[in-house]
This record gives sequence, C-alpha cells and structure tokens, in this order.
Amino acid sequence: MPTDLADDIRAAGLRVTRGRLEVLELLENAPHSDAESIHGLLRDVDPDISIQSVHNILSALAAAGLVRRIEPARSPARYERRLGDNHHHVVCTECGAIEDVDCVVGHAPCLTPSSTSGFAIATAEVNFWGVCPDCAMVAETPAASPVA
Amino acid sequence: MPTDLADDIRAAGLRVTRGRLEVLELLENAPHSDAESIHGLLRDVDPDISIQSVHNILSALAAAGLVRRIEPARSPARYERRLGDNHHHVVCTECGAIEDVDCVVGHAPCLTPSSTSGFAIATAEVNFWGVCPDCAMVAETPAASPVA
DNA sequence: CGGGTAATCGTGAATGACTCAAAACAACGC
DNA sequence: GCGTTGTTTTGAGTCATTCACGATTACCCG
Repeated sequence: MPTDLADDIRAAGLRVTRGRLEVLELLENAPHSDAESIHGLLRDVDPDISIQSVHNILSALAAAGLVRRIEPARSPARYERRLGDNHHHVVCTECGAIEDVDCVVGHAPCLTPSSTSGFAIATAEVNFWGVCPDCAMVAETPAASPVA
Repeated sequence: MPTDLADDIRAAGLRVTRGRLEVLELLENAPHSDAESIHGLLRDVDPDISIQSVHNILSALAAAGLVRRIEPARSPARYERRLGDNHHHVVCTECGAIEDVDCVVGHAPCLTPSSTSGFAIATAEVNFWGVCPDCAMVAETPAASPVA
C-alpha cells in the first residue's frame, strides 16, 4: 500500500507531487539520509530533479510534520520518517553513520532537568556518540592502523 | 590568578599567545559564544585580530580539550570552558539562547541505551529545547503578537 | 639575552550546505 | 478542460567555516 503516502501528504495540507512521494518512499528504505544523498538517489528515478527542489521538498515535509529533521554536529542535516515516538540516535564519530536508539530505559528520567533556568522545556534530544562496528573493525586491523 | 590560563595552554602542548589567552578569558565571562561574537568582543582588546584567527584559535583549543564545542541545530558552533562535568544544555527555540543544565537527576539512566546497534558508546549528549523567559514574555505580550 | 626554528596569525580565496527570488510549471477543485 | 495557487526550476546569494601561504612570533637553545 504505497499510495498511503499520498494520503499522508494530502492530510498534511500539501499537494501530492512526484518528488514528495519519492522522497517519502526513499526515506523508508534509507533513513537518516542527508539532502545530497537523497538527491543522488532521486536522480535514478527522476534525473531532472534539482538539489534545491530536494531542499524544498524536505523543508516542506518537515514543516508539515511528515519527516523529522536531525542535525548532528559536523554533519549536514539528515531526515527520517520515524515520527511520534521520541526515539534517539547513535552517531559514529568516525564516519557519521546514524542508527536509531529506542530510549527504552525509563521514559524521561533525565528529561526533567532540575534547573531549567526558567525555560519552558518542550522537547529533549538525546544523542549518543561512539564508534560504529565498521569503524571499530578498521581501527583494530593492525595493517590499517597508521600508529602501529 | 589569570596566569593559570597560560599554564593550561602550555600543559596542552600549545604555545601561549595573546589571542588564546584572551579567548579563554572571554569564555569564562561569556560562555556559549559563537565565533563571530567572540571575534567582536576580542576586537575591543585586540583590534587587529581576524575572524579566521578566531576560528583557528578555537579549533586549536577545542582539539587540545581546553574548550568544548557545541553545535545546536540551526545555530553556528558555540564554545564553552566548562569541561569534565558532563553537563547539558537548554536551547531557546526562538532566539537560540543557551543555558547550562546540570543533569542532576540520575546520572545516566537513559545514557545506557538498550540497543546500541553495536556502537561503542563514548559520550551522551542531551539537549533540551524550549522557550527562554525573555521570549516567553514577548510571546505573551498581546501587542507584540502578530497573530493576535 | 639574542638566534634559529617551527608553530601561529593574517590575508585572501574557496568550499559546503543551505536560502532567497522570480519565472515556468503542474495539482487539484470546478 | 480551465483557472487558481502551490511547486519546481534556475540562478544567484548567504553564512559559517576551511584551505593556502607568506609574515610573524613564541619558545628552546646556547
């Protein structure tokens, strides 16, 4: 039932266009993609699409709440389709790879900070930084290590 | 004892220069500053300093572990001198203001995610997003509200 | 305390990611 | 099908940051 996407878009008050459908579909299969790689993948299907249109589409979808925009430090903005559940992310400090993390342990224990400096807290964002399996493997390979 | 800063710099294996001392001193008084505002403040003392040098200094200090670089979404990188303690931040979604938050509540309850996808987690970053007192006040002022 | 050397700074150009503007185009309601 | 209005395209422009390289200066040494 891929046509549900069209309904989602319409329900958000947006017009259904080819690009938007393709972006949404693509994000199902390749979550945490940035604008550039989305553009690259999109060109396979629609060679004439421009990078600006991708930005356009993504910000429209993000504003409509159909995708979530995440911006890890030292990385271009990435987008994902998992919404609603307030899950978090692990980011690889080596290659920038991102995976989802369900914050299973205690819903929001540290999400209620003690001193909020008077801020009206709306959301809490948690990012874990570490090394992904692939990069860890490369680092452990003796031949590949420059420092012996 | 402001000269301690010089020792800190030396201890990190860096040469002690005027700019570096000034940046460190400045960050004590104005934490969470971005490169541009640091540059502006620095010019009061050293009018000839360039923005590139500020970037240079900041990345050297950050690489040496003397300052911490934080990069909230939709905001230029900011720098702070509080190190060691793993505190977090509240960011105002309206004006971008940042305040420190001591994660007093439970040291790392959600900092041990269940499924790490094989990542070797090194650090956890927590950002709270909300509205700061100043912006909240503006929003509540009827006259200032454009949507009535 | 002066000299040599390599780190650091200044100048200027360049990059990456994204935004803005206006004209061409296409979705949707009729 | 037709018109309205939201989208995309094209192209330029912005912002924060990085790169390159000659000029400068901090620090080690004698």
